[in-house]
Amino acid sequence: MKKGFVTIKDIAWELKVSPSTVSRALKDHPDISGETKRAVNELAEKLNYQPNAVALSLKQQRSNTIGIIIPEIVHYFFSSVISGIEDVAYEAGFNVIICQSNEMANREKANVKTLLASQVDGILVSVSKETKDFSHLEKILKNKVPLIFYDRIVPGFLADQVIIDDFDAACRATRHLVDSGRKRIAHFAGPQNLLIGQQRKEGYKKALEDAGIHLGETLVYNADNFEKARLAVLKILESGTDIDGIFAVNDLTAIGAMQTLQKRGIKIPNEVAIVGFSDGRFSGITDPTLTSVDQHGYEMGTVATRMLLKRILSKEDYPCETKVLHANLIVRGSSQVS
Amino acid sequence: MKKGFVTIKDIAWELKVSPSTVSRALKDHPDISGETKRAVNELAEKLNYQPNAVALSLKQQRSNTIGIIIPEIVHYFFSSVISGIEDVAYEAGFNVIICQSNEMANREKANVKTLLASQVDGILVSVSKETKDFSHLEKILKNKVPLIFYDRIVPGFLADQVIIDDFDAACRATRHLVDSGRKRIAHFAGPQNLLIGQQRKEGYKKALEDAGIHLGETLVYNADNFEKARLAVLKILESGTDIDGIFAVNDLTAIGAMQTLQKRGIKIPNEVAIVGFSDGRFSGITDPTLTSVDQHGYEMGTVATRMLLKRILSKEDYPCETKVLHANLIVRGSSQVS
DNA sequence: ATGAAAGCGCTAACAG
DNA sequence: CTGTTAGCGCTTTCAT
Repeated sequence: MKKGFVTIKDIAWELKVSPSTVSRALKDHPDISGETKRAVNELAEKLNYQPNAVALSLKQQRSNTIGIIIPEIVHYFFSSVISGIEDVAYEAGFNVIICQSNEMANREKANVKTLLASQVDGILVSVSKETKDFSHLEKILKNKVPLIFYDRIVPGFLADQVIIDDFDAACRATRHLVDSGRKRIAHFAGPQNLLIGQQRKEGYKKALEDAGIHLGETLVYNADNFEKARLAVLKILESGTDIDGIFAVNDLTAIGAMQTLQKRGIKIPNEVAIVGFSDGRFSGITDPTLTSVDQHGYEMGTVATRMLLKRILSKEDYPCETKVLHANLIVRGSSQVS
Repeated sequence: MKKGFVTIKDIAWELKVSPSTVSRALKDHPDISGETKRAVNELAEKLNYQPNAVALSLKQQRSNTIGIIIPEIVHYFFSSVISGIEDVAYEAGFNVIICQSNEMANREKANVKTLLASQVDGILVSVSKETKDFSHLEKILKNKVPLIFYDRIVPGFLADQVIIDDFDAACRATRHLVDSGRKRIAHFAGPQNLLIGQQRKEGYKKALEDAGIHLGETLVYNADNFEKARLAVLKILESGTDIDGIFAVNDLTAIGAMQTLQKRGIKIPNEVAIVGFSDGRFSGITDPTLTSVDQHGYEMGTVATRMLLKRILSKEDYPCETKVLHANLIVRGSSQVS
C-alpha cells in the first residue's frame, strides 16, 4: 500500500491514454480496440498491477467482504464452520473478516462496530454465551446490512438463520441409549439461556417420556465442559445416585465424564453408556471411541454463506428464512456393548 | 453500506457546518469550539454515525488491516495462533483478514493476491506443505508490504520470522525417552521439505547420537497423520522390528500409533513409550494421557503480530529478525511408567 | 474508440 | 475557529 503500488493512472500515463481507457481495457469492455487492450494488459502484467480493492469498495458502495462473528475459533466445530464460509465466499469473490467474541458480550458489540465500519456487505453471527442484550445486532439490520445467524440464534429475532435440529438430534441420541436398554440416563446440560442448551435438554426429556421413563429433571446436571463433567460425576458417585447412561451436551463434557467414571473403575459402555454431541475431533481417539452427534460444521458454514450471498445479491426484500440441518448420530464404542 | 449509512456530510448538512468541521469535531481537534464539538458528537450519536473505514483507508493509504495466510484453520495449533494474532491486532486497532491455503500452493498464491488487493498493511504467513515456488511471497516484499513468517518459514527467505525451536524440542523429547531407559526409539517423521519435518527428525537423531545410540535412520518412518501411523505400526509389527519408544512428529500421529499398538495388546508406556508433538487438545484426553511438546500457538500469534506491527509502524528499514520460541515438553502418562 | 469530469467518504493543507 | 479545495484509485455517464 505504501508507494510501490502501480495504479491505473501509471499505466495510462505510460501508454499515453486516459485512465478510463485503461479501466475499460482491463475489464475487457467491448468498446476498446483489441490493440489497446493488448497493450494495456501487457503493461499491467509487466508492472505487476494490482487492482485496489479499497478504491473499488468506496466507488461501488460494496466491499465484497463479509464479516463473521464467532464465539471461539479454537473449537473444532466453529473452525470447520469458518472453512465452509470461506470456501463459498471466496468462490463468489468475497473476502472474509473474522472476529472472535471470545464468548463476551461487549467484545461482540465491538466486533459489530468493527465490521460495520469496514463496510462489510453482510454479517454471519453466532451469538456468545454471554449475550443478553441484542441492540448491537439490531443496529446491523438498521444499517440495512444483511444478517444471518448460524448455530446460536436469538429466538424471536427477525433474521435468516441456519441451525441444526438440536431437539431432534438430542432426542435420537437419548433414544439410542434407551433402545440399548438404559433406564437411568443422566443429562449433562449446557447453559439454558442458549437455545442449544434448552433444545438438547428438551430432546433428552422428550425421548425419555416417549419411552415411558419419567425422570423429569432429577438426573439433569449443569455441566458443559471437561472439568464440570468431572465434578458432576463425582457428585453422582458420592451421592450414590444410580445411572447407567449419560447424554452430554458436548463431547468434551462426555469425555470428562467418561474418564472420571473409568478412573473409578466403572466400565464404559457396560456399566454406563455415553453419548456426546460433537464439537471436536475427539470422538475417534478416545477409548472407547465416543458415540456422538455429527454437527456438520462445514456444511453449516456453506449453507449460511449461501443464504447471506443471496440476501446481498438480491435487489428486493423477502421474508426471513430458517434452514434446519439434520445431524446424524454416529454410534461408536461408548454406547455399544460389543 | 447500502444507503442507510450516515456520512459526515449528512451531519454537516444538518448542522449547517462544513464536513471538515465535523471531521475535526469527531476527532476532538483542538481548533474546534466545545460548542460545535458537542453538537456534532450528539448528532453523530443520534444518527448512529459509523465512520467509513474504507474511505479512510483510501485516504490514508493505510487500511489498518493485516492479512493472515494459514494452512488449515481447523488445527488447534493454527487456530490458537489466530487467537493470539487477533488479540494483539485488535488491541492496536487493526483488523484481520484470514485466508486459508488448505495446504495448496496455488490457493496460497490466490490468497496473496486477495490480500494485496485488499491493501493490507502487512501479512503473516505460514507456508503450505505444498509450496515449492516462492515468487508470490517475493511479490509481497516487492510491493513493500511487510511480511512475517510464523511457524512454517522458508529457509533463506529474507523476512522476519517467528518459530519454535523444533530441533531443540525434538531433541529434548527424544532424550526424555532415552532417559527413561528406552533404546530402540522410532521416529514417525513429517515431510522433509518442511523445515519442521527436518528439524524434528534431526533433533531426534541428535539426541540418540548424544546418548551413544547409533540407529541412523533405520527406525525413521514416514508418517505424519493418524492413518499413516497405523500403517507404520502395522509394518513394524509385521516385520518384527523391535521398538520400545516412539517420537512422533505430531500428536495425532502419536495417538494413531498408540491405539494401534494397544489394539495388538501392547502396553503403553510399559512396552512402548510414546511422545507426540502438540497440535491439539488431544493430549489430555487419551488413555494414557499423551506426553507432548507444547507449541504455544497463542504466544506465537502474539509475538508474530507484534513483530509485524513494529514493521508497519516503523518509518525506517531495519534488518530482519528471527524470534525463536521455546517449547516445553509436558510429560504425561504415555511415557512415564508409574 | 477514447477522453473528460464527477464523485464514492474522508482528511489535510491552506485560507480566511 | 471554520470553510474551501483537492485528492486517495477507480468507475461511469456523457461527450466527442
